[in-house]
Amino acid sequence: MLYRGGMRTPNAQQIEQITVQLGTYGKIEGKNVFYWFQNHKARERQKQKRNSLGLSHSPRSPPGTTMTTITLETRGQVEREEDIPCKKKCRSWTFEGLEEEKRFCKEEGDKTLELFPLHPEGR
Amino acid sequence: MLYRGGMRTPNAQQIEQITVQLGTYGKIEGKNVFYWFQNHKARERQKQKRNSLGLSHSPRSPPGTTMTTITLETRGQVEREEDIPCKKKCRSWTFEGLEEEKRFCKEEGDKTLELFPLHPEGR
DNA sequence: CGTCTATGAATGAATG
DNA sequence: CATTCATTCATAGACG
Repeated sequence: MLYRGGMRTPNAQQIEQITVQLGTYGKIEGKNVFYWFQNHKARERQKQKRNSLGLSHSPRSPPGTTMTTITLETRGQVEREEDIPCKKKCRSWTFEGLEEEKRFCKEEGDKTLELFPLHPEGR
Repeated sequence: MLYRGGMRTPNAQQIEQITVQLGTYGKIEGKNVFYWFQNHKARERQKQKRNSLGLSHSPRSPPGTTMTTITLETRGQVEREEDIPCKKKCRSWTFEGLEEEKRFCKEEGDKTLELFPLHPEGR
């Protein structure tokens, strides 16, 4: 209900509240509520994405395309590296150059991370 | 192991070192190690926070509470009624036998990462 | 029974 | 460091 009402990422407070409410029906923990929301948002997006991507061209069986082998679509382990529209790509991350890459370093010692070039791909 | 030993935020140097070590088992980059530590520390904290929020006051439903609206079915599994653009195949379910809630998660033999199992109840 | 789907859980990655 | 997103894994239950 709350989800439908627009709640997508409840904060700790809200989660706790919800958890208590649900608690009247059985054992439940905050993490469950947390996961529930996480998963729902994710899957909503996922489904939407998947659906949209299929509206580009022929719905099924690409013309002449060797749609080969990969028929097991269902969440089954097989990953093909090509054609994935927006695959994550790494940063520049080289820890190798840490001898001098530190020039961005702020006063705080342990930043090891955010001192690397920003870059591509926003979700 | 190192984490358990107290290491929480390794510096670039340490990360590099660890990375090399792990490298003998497969491809791995410094950022992976970095993220690993970040995430672990974060989740440890997160969990604690979420779980804590409920320990302050009446953990159970106060007497005569308006347990309001939320209509879930069988206790245990959190399930909301028809909603979200998903749920296309909603079957008609009748209340069948209930079952004691009992979830099981398999234990990864050589993970060394299960240090902060989110699971509270004994498995 | 084997398969498929919905879902909870877990964790890697990335950004603010 | 906190938050959020994406992906993956495991499993229960519906179905043929």
